[in-house]
Amino acid sequence: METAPSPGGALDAVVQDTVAESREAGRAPSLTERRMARTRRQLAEVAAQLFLERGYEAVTVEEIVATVEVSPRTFFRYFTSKEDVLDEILMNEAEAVTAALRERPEGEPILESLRAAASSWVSAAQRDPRTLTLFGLVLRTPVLRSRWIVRRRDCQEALAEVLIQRLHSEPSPRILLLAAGAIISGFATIFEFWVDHFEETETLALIDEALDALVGGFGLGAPLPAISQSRDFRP
Amino acid sequence: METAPSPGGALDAVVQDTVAESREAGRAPSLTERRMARTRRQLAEVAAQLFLERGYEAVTVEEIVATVEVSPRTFFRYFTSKEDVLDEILMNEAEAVTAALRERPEGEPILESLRAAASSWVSAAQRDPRTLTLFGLVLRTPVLRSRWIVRRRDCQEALAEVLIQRLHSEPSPRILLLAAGAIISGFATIFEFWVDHFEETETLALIDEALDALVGGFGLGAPLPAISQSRDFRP
DNA sequence: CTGCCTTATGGCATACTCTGTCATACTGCA
DNA sequence: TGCAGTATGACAGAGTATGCCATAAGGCAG
Repeated sequence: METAPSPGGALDAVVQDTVAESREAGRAPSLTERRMARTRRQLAEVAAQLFLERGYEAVTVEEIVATVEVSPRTFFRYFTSKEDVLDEILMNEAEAVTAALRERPEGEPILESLRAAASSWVSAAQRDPRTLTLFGLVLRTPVLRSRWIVRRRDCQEALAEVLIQRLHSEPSPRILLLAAGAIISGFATIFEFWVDHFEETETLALIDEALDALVGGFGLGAPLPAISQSRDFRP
Repeated sequence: METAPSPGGALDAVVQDTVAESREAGRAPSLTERRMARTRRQLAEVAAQLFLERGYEAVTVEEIVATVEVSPRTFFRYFTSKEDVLDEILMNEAEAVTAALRERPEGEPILESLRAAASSWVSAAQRDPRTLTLFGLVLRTPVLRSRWIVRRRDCQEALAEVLIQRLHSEPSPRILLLAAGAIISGFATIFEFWVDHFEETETLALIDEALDALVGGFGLGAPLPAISQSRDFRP
């Protein structure tokens, strides 16, 4: 086929599922498995390409499969829906921060880990403009945007897991789930800003600012009367 | 028709759009306008009822319109999509906190306003079990759930607006947007927990806990090295 | 190398959501 | 009462998604 040279970006990850099938079994991937992986990758690549060219809604599944020369029925065997064809890309990015976080040394202060993980991911993503462009499309397309936002929720739970493990539930798991939500929400808000404005230095500064606010509270005023004695906080 | 006696809950709000049409013009609602409002309300009610009975996916638009005795085409004139038929309910609940917040006195500390608004809304919702049941369905149905999560994002922006007005941008608007995200994320996380577990007192306690964490930071450890001098924070 | 068996694929039928278009019947208003 | 505006219905059609069966291709044992 060779419809488009593989840019080597986030799209490559779409082959993993199929290849993993035989990797788990300890065998080398067979011809069939490699063909399926190729088909899957081609579908995802062509879809992303066409979406970028003409917009998500304007591209039909039929057009995608015509380029790759498989039947529409096959498309829906690889992907549960049309939106799903971009899902792995979203998933990869959404989990990138969590993954980077897991790789930080165990003893490091958690906030330093967060900052490091976030900025390493920002730098990586900045070097892969295609993915950022794709995210711009995702954020502008209602159906895709809602999927992305849902991923945030998944990411919140994953991050909460990491926090619980790292902090040995010194703050309660419940609070850590809330904290994870706040962190993810912050990163996502910044990310959406970033996709539009595209400036690495400013993005990193925003992340620092967000983490700063997270530690010091958001400066929203005095603590609540009923609980004011539980924290020492000076204006 | 009289398919179901109106429970007087959140569903009543669905008539507002149509009635508002003539209310804006200063006239009493005409026969046509009232009929349209009735149809709209019936569609939303019947849809919610059927969804609760058999699940969202298992109910077709055709079944909904058959009960109300209108054509499928009419359904899509009132609602842009099948999901949309529940949207106003979601919207109402999502905006309830923001609305309650706006009604708090101007001078009150913002966190006290937040707490009061949240708990008044919790009490109100607790007295309307039908809406809570419906939300249970929404959270269990992927398509609806993603819509609900997207509403959260809208709510974040609305809340940020309120915060900016109330605090006269003493923390920067950017930080307030992040803060709003953290608050909404926290409320939403608690809300999802609440829909499953259904206990008013515990929910209120969680809200206090969340707001407490928001003020005092999440206790995640020491501030970041680079920015530690910007806040006075004692462990 | 051959033949069986598993399985990926294609093609067909079908359900369902959603949209455009036009004719019609009804309401609102003069 | 009659005209105009419009809400509705009926129809056609596109697009997404799924079930089913036949087929062809690859994998594997002999």
